[in-house]
Amino acid sequence: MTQPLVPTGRRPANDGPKAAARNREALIAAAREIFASQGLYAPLSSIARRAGVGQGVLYRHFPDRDSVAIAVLEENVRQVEEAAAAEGALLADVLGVLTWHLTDSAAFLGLLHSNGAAGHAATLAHARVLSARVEAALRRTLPARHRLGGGDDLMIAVGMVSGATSGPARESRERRAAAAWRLLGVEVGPVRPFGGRHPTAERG
Amino acid sequence: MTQPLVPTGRRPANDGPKAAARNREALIAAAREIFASQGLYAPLSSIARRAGVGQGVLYRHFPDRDSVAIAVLEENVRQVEEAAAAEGALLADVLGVLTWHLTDSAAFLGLLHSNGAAGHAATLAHARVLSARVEAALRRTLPARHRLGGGDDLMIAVGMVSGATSGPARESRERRAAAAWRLLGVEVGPVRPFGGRHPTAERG
Amino acid sequence: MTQPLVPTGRRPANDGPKAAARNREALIAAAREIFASQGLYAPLSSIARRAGVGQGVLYRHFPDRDSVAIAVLEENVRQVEEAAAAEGALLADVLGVLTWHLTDSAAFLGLLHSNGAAGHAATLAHARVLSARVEAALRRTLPARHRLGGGDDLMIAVGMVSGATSGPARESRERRAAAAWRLLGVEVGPVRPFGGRHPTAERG
Amino acid sequence: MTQPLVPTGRRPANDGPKAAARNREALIAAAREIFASQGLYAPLSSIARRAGVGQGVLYRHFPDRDSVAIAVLEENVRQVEEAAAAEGALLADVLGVLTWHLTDSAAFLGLLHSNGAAGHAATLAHARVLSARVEAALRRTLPARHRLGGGDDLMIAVGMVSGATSGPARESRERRAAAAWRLLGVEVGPVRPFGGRHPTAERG
DNA sequence: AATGAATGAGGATTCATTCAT
DNA sequence: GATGAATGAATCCTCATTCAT
Repeated sequence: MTQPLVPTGRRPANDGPKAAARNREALIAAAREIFASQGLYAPLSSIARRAGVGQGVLYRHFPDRDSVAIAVLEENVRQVEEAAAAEGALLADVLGVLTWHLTDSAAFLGLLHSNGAAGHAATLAHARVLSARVEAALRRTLPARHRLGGGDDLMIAVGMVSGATSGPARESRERRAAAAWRLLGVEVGPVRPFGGRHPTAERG
Repeated sequence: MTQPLVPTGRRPANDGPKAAARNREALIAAAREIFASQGLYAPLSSIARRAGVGQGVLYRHFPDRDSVAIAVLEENVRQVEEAAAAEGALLADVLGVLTWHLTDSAAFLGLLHSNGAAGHAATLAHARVLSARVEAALRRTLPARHRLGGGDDLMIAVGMVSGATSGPARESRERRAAAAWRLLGVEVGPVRPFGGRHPTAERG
Repeated sequence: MTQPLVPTGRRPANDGPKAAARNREALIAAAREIFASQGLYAPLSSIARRAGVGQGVLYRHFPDRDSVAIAVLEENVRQVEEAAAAEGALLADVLGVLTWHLTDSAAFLGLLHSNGAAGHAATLAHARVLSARVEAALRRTLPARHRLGGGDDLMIAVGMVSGATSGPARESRERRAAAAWRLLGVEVGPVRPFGGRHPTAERG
Repeated sequence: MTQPLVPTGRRPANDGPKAAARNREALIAAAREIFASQGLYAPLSSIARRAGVGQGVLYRHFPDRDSVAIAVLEENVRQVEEAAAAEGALLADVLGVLTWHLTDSAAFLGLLHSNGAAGHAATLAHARVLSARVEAALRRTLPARHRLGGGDDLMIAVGMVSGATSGPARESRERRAAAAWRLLGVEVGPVRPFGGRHPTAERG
């Protein structure tokens, strides 16, 4: 009933439906940056603002905060899968890509559901799926009888490296990740996103 | 805690200064439980409510959210120090106590300042001090030429175990912590709080 | 409802001007159902969705919420008029048709402008016209010296029956309407929409 | 409208807990006026503003919109009960008080749950209780073999009078209510709130 | 010293309305 | 003519913080 009292007349450009895909990408990119710099609980409005879209667009694409976070993770997971699917991929290479994202989004794999209660069941389920996809991707290139091959060791190790990159410390995240894999006795290739972009490419 | 919104005329007894220390303890205990069950960003009012005190009391003892979190951690660190100071303490014993707290408060060492911007400088500094105290305690019992003895390896390992206990997973936190130490090739004693209380004592 | 947010390239067929009339009908029918089930303040978008048309179409046909509501009422009133114009129509028959709509849209005659301020003047005027048309239709068949014949009694009685069908109660709307007319000492014919459709025909 | 007489420093005066009861009354009074003038869906913020309190106070006293509406009705019902409990009360007197409130809050008894779906179950239940209380109060003074004594006739009649007072019409609400009772063949005493205040006393 | 009500800024969320395609 | 994405003001609601009692 109560609509804009002032039909201002001037509206920003409406690029039409074509903008949908572009906006979605922009929102995910903005979310990645905002989450990295301000944490997972930054105002959603700041994400919309950074993406250059209205509040409503964010809600149209992502019904809640979890959806946004999941969308960011989804992209990371996709890159890991692509790395694993690449011709002649070795475990070390895939771990390099994974590690890149862990240092970028360490906040996530662990934080997303750091508590039991708060997480929606649906989000938790989605997170498990993503986790399983990462595990499947890694196992594609995991040599037989690898020391992380048994039980949950593989994903526990991933969690460990993630943990090593969090929190306040003297060393950089990258160094700590490297040290962590070394302590686990696992060799890691170059730490970078998949696609050959320069390692510092998408840092906020 | 449904008090009458409309005053009834009675007031709770004022137990005098004695109550202050008791309230502080109650607040920390409440905070530990609330943080564990609802996450670090639970309403401060819920902590006061769980502690059975008014809002004002919380502010009297702790000026902000970080102070509350630090106070909880402080207790954990103290127990680790006590374990390390005990007659004939072995690294494994101290790690057991530390691990107990990691599984209880995994949310902390990592989460507290998972992001750079949000953390007050003072809190960050305080966290570093706590971290250094843990490191010092561990080194007291660290055998010469231990594989974690060099550089930052010791605290990176602690972060790794912390990371292993976070997030959604099939295994229990305790099992994951055990697996993590095993992957690091480090022996750990019984996982329990210092003081001999039963391991399941203070679980919420 | 789950259309692709990201355009697929296909567009629904444009059925040409023929579609306009069909869409209008669909919108009114959808509005009737939505208003009945969700109340008069349901999101307009839900009406468009239920009608299976885009948001824009709704605005093409109805500039605002009131227009939609008026259009629904308009149909009801038309049926009452038709009933009154029918060969050999008796008051009881016309009241039956009217009552049918009151039980279906009790929300309306009363609610539409239950408050003074909110209603646009134009809507209020339109409502008065509709009300007058109902009164005129009823008077066509009103016997001389009928007990409701004087002053505003006739329309007050209509309002009363409408009121009897609103709100939470043990009895069904139909029964309450019947009881209301009985208390008013007025005989009512079969309660059904005009046109001989079965009384339960268009219930949602 | 307690204005901050002393804008000392940064915040408006905090009158302390003593204000609780006063605020609750002010909120109910404000809600009565706002609901009457703007309808049941007026912004809750406008109620808080009119009551001269912050947003939070409204939410402290009433968790949602329904609670506010119920609180207003509650007061009306209480007056009807008091009227019925008065020494030597006659049905006509009680109906007079009831009718006063119907003309004031016609929006309610009917509107509150004009739709099925939207209403919370709890609100619906509460409304039924209020309705039952009104019925019980009326029956206290209902003469044996009164024409409204059977079945649901009594409350249906109340609903009818409520309906007569709603909507756009030439006559005033009071006149319409009087006409409605007359059509029902029921005698009504002076239409006024209970307590002997002048009939125009609390009109907004 | 404690209580818990009040404040009110901020952030979440909805939805009427516009408009490129 | 139709579609449905985008806009953004308005409203809802929470909760950190203050302060009279």
